[in-house]
Amino acid sequence: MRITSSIEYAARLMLTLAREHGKAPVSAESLSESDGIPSDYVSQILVKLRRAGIIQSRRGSSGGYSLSRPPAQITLGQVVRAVDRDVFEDVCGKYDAGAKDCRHQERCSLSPVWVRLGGVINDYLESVTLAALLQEKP
Amino acid sequence: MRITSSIEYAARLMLTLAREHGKAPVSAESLSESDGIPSDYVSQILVKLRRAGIIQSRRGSSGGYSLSRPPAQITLGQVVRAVDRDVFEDVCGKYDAGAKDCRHQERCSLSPVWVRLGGVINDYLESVTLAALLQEKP
DNA sequence: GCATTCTTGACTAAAAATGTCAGGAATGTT
DNA sequence: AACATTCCTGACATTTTTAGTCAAGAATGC
Repeated sequence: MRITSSIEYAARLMLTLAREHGKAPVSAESLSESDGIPSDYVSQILVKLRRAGIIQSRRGSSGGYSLSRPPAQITLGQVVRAVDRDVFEDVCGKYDAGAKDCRHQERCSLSPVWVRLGGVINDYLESVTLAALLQEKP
Repeated sequence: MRITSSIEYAARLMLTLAREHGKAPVSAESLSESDGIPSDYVSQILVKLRRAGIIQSRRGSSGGYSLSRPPAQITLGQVVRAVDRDVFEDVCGKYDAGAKDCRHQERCSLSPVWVRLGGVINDYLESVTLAALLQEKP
């Protein structure tokens, strides 16, 4: 249970884009430099963020990436989920004890606890918006 | 960010031992069968739980493992920490931005958020005791 | 037409999780 | 004392995940 590089990177990228919200799109290359992320890796993360619908892209010269909503309407939860699997998607898949790919058959006796933990984590992540983070770190 | 097998296994083991609290020690072999954990793997997890001080072991015939405290005095947090690294021990090590092994130098701008998330997770895990779990799943 | 920039998917490398194994040390029983 | 039982330790192998790289292609603006 830890914060992976992808999560950290995604959060940094979103924060940078939040600062540029309303201005011109930012290129992947520029984001790579300003946020200290390998340039070939940054694209992959940006793709996930775009597919999650929280950023937009524009190709061609003077193209780049920008938020698709105001910073106040994007939560950390949305960012984390864009690049990471669900928190409560655990050893038993999605705790669907009946699922045929469940590695532990009927032994998932603890599911309710993990689901509740996932809820707690999610509630916190949803309570933090990019706008709030910006206020903290302008 | 997910619940690993070790965590799930550790929780199952502790719950089983909680049920046997006050009775004779339970052997690793027996635990392996009752909790559906590979027998060579179960020992490794038990070692970690013992080193964390939440279970005791006794060697020799009729030896085995038992809780070192009543179920009401053992929390899920103690169990999870015994087998897993700290939740807030993330990409930046322990978010000690000055540390020389920090992979991201001064860019750990988000640390406060992750630390707070770690706090939220920890608070929940500390609020759940083995006794409470037993009541839920006797 | 051309440089710029994103898009996609395949690929490699490193790290972590998961599981296996073997030899040794303590304990209780006979 | 001999023996079976059980834990202890550390090394090893396998699989999965994460992290990062690469290359060919497609859209865009000038």
